[in-house]
Parts: sequence; structure tokens; C-alpha cells
Amino acid sequence: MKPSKFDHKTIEAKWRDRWEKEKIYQPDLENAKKPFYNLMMFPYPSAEGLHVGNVYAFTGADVYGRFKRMEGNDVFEPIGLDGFGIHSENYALKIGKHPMDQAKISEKNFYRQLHMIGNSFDWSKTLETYDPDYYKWTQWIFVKLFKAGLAEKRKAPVNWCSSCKTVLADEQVISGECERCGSKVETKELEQWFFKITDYAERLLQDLKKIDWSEKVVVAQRNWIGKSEGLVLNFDTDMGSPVEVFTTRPDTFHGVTFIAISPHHPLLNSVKSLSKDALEYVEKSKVIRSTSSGQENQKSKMEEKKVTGVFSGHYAIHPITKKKLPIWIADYVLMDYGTGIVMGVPAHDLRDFAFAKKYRLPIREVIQSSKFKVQSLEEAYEGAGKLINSGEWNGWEMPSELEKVFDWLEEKGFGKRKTNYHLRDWLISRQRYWGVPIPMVYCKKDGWQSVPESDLPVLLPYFKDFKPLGTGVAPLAQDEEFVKTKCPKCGGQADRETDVCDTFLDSSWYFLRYPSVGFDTFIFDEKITRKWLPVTSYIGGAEHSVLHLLYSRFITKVLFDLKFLDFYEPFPKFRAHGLLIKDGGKMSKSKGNVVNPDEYIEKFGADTLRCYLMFLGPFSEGGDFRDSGIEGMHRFLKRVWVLVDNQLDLKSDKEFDPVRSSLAKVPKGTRVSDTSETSNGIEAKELNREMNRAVKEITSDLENLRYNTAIAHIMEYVNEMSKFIRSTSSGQERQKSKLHHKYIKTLLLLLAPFAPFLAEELWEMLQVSKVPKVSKGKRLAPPDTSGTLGTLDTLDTSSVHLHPWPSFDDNELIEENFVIVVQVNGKLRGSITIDRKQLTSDKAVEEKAKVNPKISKYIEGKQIKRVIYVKGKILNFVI
RNA sequence: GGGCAAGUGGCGGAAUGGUAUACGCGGUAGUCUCAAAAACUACUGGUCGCAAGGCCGUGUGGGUUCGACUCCCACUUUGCCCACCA
Repeated sequence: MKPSKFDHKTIEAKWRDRWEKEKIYQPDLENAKKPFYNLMMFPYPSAEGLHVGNVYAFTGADVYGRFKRMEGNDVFEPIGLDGFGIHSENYALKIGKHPMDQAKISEKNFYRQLHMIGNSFDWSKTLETYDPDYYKWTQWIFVKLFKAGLAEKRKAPVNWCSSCKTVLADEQVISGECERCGSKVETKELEQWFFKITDYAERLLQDLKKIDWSEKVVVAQRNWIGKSEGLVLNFDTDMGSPVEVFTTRPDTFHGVTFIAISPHHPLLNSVKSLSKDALEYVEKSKVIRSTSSGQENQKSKMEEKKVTGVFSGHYAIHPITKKKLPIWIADYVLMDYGTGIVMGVPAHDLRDFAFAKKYRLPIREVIQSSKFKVQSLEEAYEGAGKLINSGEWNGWEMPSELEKVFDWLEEKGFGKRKTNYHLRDWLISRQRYWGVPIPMVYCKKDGWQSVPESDLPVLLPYFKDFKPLGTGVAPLAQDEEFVKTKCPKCGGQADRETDVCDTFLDSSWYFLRYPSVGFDTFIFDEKITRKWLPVTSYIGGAEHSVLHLLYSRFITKVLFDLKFLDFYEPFPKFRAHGLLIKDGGKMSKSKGNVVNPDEYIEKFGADTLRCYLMFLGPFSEGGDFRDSGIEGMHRFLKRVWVLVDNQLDLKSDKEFDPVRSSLAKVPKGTRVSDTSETSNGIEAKELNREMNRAVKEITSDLENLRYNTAIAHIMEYVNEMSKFIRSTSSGQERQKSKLHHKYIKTLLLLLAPFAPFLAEELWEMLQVSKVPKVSKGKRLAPPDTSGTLGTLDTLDTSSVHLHPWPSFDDNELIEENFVIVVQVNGKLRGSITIDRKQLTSDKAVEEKAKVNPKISKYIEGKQIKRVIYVKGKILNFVI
């Protein structure tokens, strides 16, 4: 037989086709015995196509899914497109197409690419968020929230991006800039739809303890929710009403030297006697957020920051000392956190310090510090210490006795305990076109009414003037046909809401829909949902820590409370993967270093790309994409091909399982003198050990997503096999020895999650070579739920991907000889080899080490104080 | 300013208290070839030495331990996330 060529293109095309025909990745959703919902974050098909970063993420998730399938689970791995939203709309605008037309083009391209990467997707259950069959239920969720009192339209200062011409959720503003375009975000007073996610703040925080997520994501989410416990303190003023401040540091109460109010505070509207300067200042602040000034901000220290303020002309009274405290209006005070008013303690707060320094306000120290920086106006002291200048609190140790201060103030009636959260309500409306229409109707008589559920979906019309207006009104407002409707309550003339939903609402529930795709009488099929949800394993990027992952948890909890779901966490297990970078930097369109997977799949094949990406580094850390390495991976797969292919050519009479032949009792008199076979047998025992070791290591690596080391172990196993073949082959005619087929089968099984095409092709070739002219037509058995698809010793004709994962035997890992490292005073000095069969005692090991010439020269004539022996590992003489 | 992660060969990385640098890339030499490519084989942390072998070596300084890349303390650098959160 002529050696065949590793032709990745033909092989991959063949199996893509076959797998789909045989439906091997479509579990029977109704009858599956061991449902395993393997989910990855679906992509937004905005631009030129699939990003290699997507391939990285999807491959990592798929490797895990394939492994779990081989472990006997009914793995469901769906894929879809998060196609609504500003991403997609901006791209359509850029290339001059209508978003609805462009969506179809992108969809085709994305699905083509997603077919190429070798994932075991169930292609019968795809979904797109812009499909009316899908967004009907997005609207349904909106209606349910509205009816539950969790959605409301209210006027509030909101984040406005003048470039994207829409409002943004708090989570989409990064350091005062638009997450999408980087423009400076302004504050505008607008009437907007909000979801009251803050009602769920405590549960969202507490339930983090009940889920198994990557630690950094839990931390990020906890910080974002930002719980802080403090006191609300009252100060009497000469403004007609007292003011309330929120503080987590009541211990610095005696250090208060001024009060600062946010310029956005409504209280200022009712105060009559504000100075002209103050009034002007308040007006000016209404227009723009005069705060963060971009990158400049990051470098400058607090002191140099451009905080501004103005004296209001009014005073507050310190409740204990009765001193007059000037009330300032200052832009460093945020309206939407705490009470919008703070007590100024310049000695012990960086921001108060900067403000006091700028406007020459008094600084009063109340915590003793060893440094003199406060007095010398260098910086505030925020550290620990004893209280001073604090009346009866003098000498209290902070922060250990902070609770005493809380109690004291509460008992005396100066304040009340209060818990604050950083989390704000979810601003859901967008003044754009390409999104889910908010299913609400405004009637002059009846106010806001939700669209009756039977009238859903409210279809997004194919509207030509879809460009954002920038006036705070969505483009759909121009479409009279869309706007004019009847009030669901009174039947009178009414107007539809023309804003659309934030894209993150689309993605906050898609995992609930996948198993029920095609089910059109309800948001999901209850029976199927009970069986398949919550999601068994979720893998995705950490960049969604406070966006998608938080919103999904919120929506799930709401649906749980409304009794639609019987679980309240959507993703009990989530793992974040790292970021794939290119030549040391982030991949981005502006840098022009975005890698398109197509060319690599074309040149090397999906198997090579998959293995290469997974080998780069730990999956949770990400990796650096460099062209040089991918060649090496291709070389490795070719070596696997050649190794297996050569084996197929060999005559079976050369075949032997040396382990068996060495273990089996050889009848006396028959070829006992054949030393070569005996020595082969010994070596094969080592190969057998290597195989067991590889299975053991790779199994645990896969479970922990350590794909880089799993691949390294496969390589080591292949190296061992090559070495063995070389050492047992007869040289002259280059006749290779044939291995027992379990070695090859195990290799293919281990390789299958990483290189699914190659493994499948070689698997088939192996079967065909064993079973001449039989069972050609019926190769791929339908998924066998009995779980006994064959063992390593029997023939089986089904897909390698449906074959049980190989097991290992710890007994096979024991070596006959083991090496003990000998140290003197912890320094490596030599090693001794012990035969396990000799049942050496600890003392004997020690004696053997002592007489070893390499070691004896270090201990000769010295007194040995101590001997440390770690069984089978190390021996240390302390002299 | 806060939080998190990480500093190991020429490079990506492995080793989580016990032989540091597995596996791969790159490099050097060789086999094959008219030649090249591919493939295969050997070597590849630094340094001294003809060699045997020695010494040094996981960001820096200290500590714990018979023994530290690994644990503790301090410092430092880099990356990521957040940031006027009172």
C-alpha cells in the first residue's frame, strides 16, 4: 500500500458533511439520559467576519464539550448570533447598507465560518436575536417586567453619547467615555426606560457565593455591585431644611470642616438665596458632566485634579461641636451615589483634601498619624490610628473600634445605618433603529400601557431613514405608520414607544431559548427547560463580567420570582478564558492586526488552528498569536498522520502486544531464546505506562481547561510511540514493528477533542484496515445512549467522537525501578536507582546512597546530623 | 487612587514544597540530495574546564524550612479591570 497524504482540506470537508448527515452532534433533547448543556457566548456578527479571538473561545469551549460527550454525556452545544445592536448598525451605516439587509449577509458569512472551525454545534437549534420569532419573547420579558413593576420610564440624568446619538447604560461608560466609540459621555436629563436591577442588588451579591465561577469574574461583579455600609448623618442648616450625608467613615466626624453638595442636587432648586455665582455654577453643571477629562485623568494625582466648586452662602451646624460649617457646591460630589451630599473631612479623605486645599478651607486632624504630611498640606491620611481631637472618642483605635462609633452615633440619634450600592438601575432604552422595539404604548388618558401579549411581536419595520437623529428621539418616531396605534386599555388614539431595547437584553436570556428553538407557543418548552437548564458549563470572555453576566443573572431571577423558572442562577459553572493578543498587543481594527481565521484554515486546516490556539498557553490566560508556532503544530499533526498511516500498512503477523507477550506465561521450550522479543516486551511495558500516564494527565488537564499541557502530553506520548517503533524495527529494510492497536486507538481518542477531523479520519482508516470489505455503508452508528460503544480491544464502527473516553489504571503507572535523588544539605549531589521488587527498607536505601562514590565524597568523615527520606523521591543528608 | 493577575532560557510556556526550564518555536551540526526544500537524528540556561566535574541561575531584598519558582513579609516592574463610590 502506498502511504497516503495528510490532505486536511479533503478530510475536513468530508467529515463536516458526514457529521451533519449523521446528526452525531444533535442530542435527543427529550430523551437524553445525561443532559450536558455546553454553552459559549454567542458572537455579534458586526463586521468583516469571525475573529480569530472567537475561534479561540469557541474551540476552548468545544474541546470541553467533546471531552464531556466522550465521557458519556448527551452534550448539547448550540450556536447563534447576537445580531441586533449598535455594532451591527454602525457597520451597516459604514458600508451603506440597510441593517436588515446586512444582517442576512453577515449571518451567511458567520455561519459559513462557524461551520469551518470544527465545533460540535447542533445546527438544528440556531437562533438570531433579530429574528421576530426570537424577539417576540424579548418583548414578552419586557412586558413581564413592566407588569411586575420592574420597568419604568422616568426622567433622570443619563449618559449620552453624542457620537452614537443614544443614551448608554452605566456599564457601557468606561472612565467617562463611550464603550463603543470612545467619545466623551455627557450627562443629559432625559426620560428613559429603566429596569430596577437595584431591587436585586443584595440577592445578586449574596448568590455569588452559591455559584462556581472564575474568581476574577466574581470579584469584578462584587465590586460592581459595590455594597458599602455606612451611616446617614443629619446636619442642621440655615437653608430652611437639614441635609443628610452618607459616610462609611463616621469616625472622622469631628474632622468635618465643610459640607459639599452635588450641583445636580434637587435641593438647590428650592433654595432661594443662592449667590449669583452659585446659581451660575449650578446652571453650567447641568449641561455637561464637567468631570473626567479622559486619559489626562489617569496620570494626574488627586491634588492636581480639576475639581471645582462654589460657596453657596449657607452654613450647616456640626451636631456635636456646634461649629458653623460652610456649605459648598462641588462637582466632585456625585448626585447618584449616597445622598448627593458629603461631609468634608480634608484631613482624612483625598478628595476632600484636594478641595479644601484649593479653596483654603480649614483642615482638622482627628486620626493620629506618624507622618506630618497633613499639617504640611502634602496629603490626606487615610490610614489607621488613634482618634484625637474627637471629644469622648479620643483614644479609640481605628478601624478596630469603628463599630463603637457607629453605635454611639446611632444611639444619640445623630444618624442611621444605611447600606448603599454602586449598582444603578439598568437603562434599557436606546435612541437607535436596529434593536427590539420596546413593546409599550403611550395613551394620553391611560398613560403607559404594555402591548397585549397576544399582539407580540411588535415588528421592527423595514424603515429607510434608520440613521440616528441625535435629538434624543429614535428614528422610528418618523415612521407614522409605526407610531400611530390604539390604546390597549381604552381603544383611543395612542403612540408607540419608538426607542429600542439595549442589545444586552437580547443576550440576557438566549440560553433559555436554545433548547426550545422551534417551540412557538411559549418563550420556552417547560419540559425541555426543566431537563436542560440551568446551563451545565458556560465559557466566555471576562470582559462581560459586569454586563452580560450580571444582566442574565438578573433576568433569570426575575423569571424565577414570576414562577416561570425553577432555578435562580443561569450559569452555576462559568469559566473565563483569556484574551488572545497579536505580537504582544491587543488585536484591533485600528491597529490593523486582526487575524482572519479563514486563511489559516485554508492553509493548515481547522485541526491545526485549533491545536495551535489551545497550545499557546493556559486557556484562562489567553495567548499571543504568532505565525511561527502554527507551522510547528501542523508538523506535529502530520507526524501523527504518518505514524498511524505506517501502522496500517503493516502485515498483522508482525503485530504483537508486547505487554501481553511479556506478561503471559511463555510455554517452556517455545522460543524462549528469542531475546529480542523479551527486550521488546520490556520496552513495551514502558510504552504501556506512558499511555496510562498520558490518559491520566490529559483527563485531568481537560477537566481543568489546561489544554496547553494536555497537548504537550499527547506530544510526549507520540514521541514515546515513535521511539518505541524505531527501537523495535529492523533496520535494513526499514520494516517497522506493528503496535497493538490499543496504542493507536488511545492516541486518536485523546486527540479527538482537539483535532476532531484528523482523529475521525484516522479512526475510520484504522477500522477499515481491520475489517476488510465489511460494514462500509453503515459506519456511523446513531448515538447509542447505552453508553457501551465499545472498548479498546473490540472493533467498533461508530465515530471516534461517540466512543467512550479511555480510562487508565494506576497500577500500570508503577515503575520497576525508581530513582531517588540524593541531596547533602539540600544540595543535589547524585542519585541512586532502586529496584522496586527488592523491597528495600529505608535503612538500606540510606546505606546504598552512602556508598555511592558521588555522594560519599561529600559526607565522608562528616557527622550526619539528620537524614530526611521522602519515600521513592528524595534522600537528604544534613551534616 | 482601588481591585485582580503575573514576573522562569533567544521566544510561547512547564513544574504549587522535593532532579527548574516538560512540550513546542527558534538556533547549531549531521543524514538524505547534484542542490535546495521537506523529513529524520543529535545538541541547545550561563560560566569555568581538554575532560571528569565545579560554580551560578526562576524580578529585587529579607524570612520560614533538611530543602523554596512554589509558602510568608517588604519592594519593584508589567498587564488587565474599575475609578471623584464619600
